[in-house]
Amino acid sequence: MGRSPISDKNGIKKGPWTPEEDMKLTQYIQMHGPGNWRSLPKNAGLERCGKSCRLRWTNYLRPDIKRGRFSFEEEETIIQLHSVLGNKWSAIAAKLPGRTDNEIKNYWNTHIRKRLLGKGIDPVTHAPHLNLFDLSSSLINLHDQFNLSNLFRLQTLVNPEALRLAATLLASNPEIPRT
DNA sequence: AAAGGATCCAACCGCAAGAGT
DNA sequence: AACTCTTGCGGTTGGATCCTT
Repeated sequence: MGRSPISDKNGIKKGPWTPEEDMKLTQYIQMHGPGNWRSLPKNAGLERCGKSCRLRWTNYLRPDIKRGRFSFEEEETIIQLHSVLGNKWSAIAAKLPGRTDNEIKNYWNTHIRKRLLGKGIDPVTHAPHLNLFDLSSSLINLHDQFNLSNLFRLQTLVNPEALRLAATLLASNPEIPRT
């Protein structure tokens, strides 16, 4: 999985880490601590950039990392925190011991996001996602006097965000003239 | 069994913020 | 104040694996 090994013109290796590289990095950090990432690869005998070493350590090699599937509780925590913090993955990761921001971000994009969409919840705003039918029902309920010709005119708007905005405006401003 | 589309996730990239000079 | 260097973050990519037809 991942990318095929590449070396750039400076001899810096890219792509998947080998077990030997993992071992070198782990042993070096165990002896000296993470310290200066820029000088670490050279000192540890790795042909990697410091950025790559830091990423590998923080997302994969750190001993406190909890691997494996997310529990239901963790998933609920992520959803709750995301509703407050948005895409602040590092802040969310800080509340989930043993989980990395990258892991949470991946899990969000591949599992949770789809689950929320399936439930009709907007994964960005965490608000129920209204479709055209829901919108028409809502508008009719909110405004008894709203007539069908106006409703059909609104439905020609394709952008669901625009439709939701319209519904919000109508709900909060009963004085808006409806011709 | 084979093809190809979908899914998953490790790793990369670009940018911004903070530290040091 | 201005510049450079380093680190950290969020978004995106690439390719292995899984799934469906």
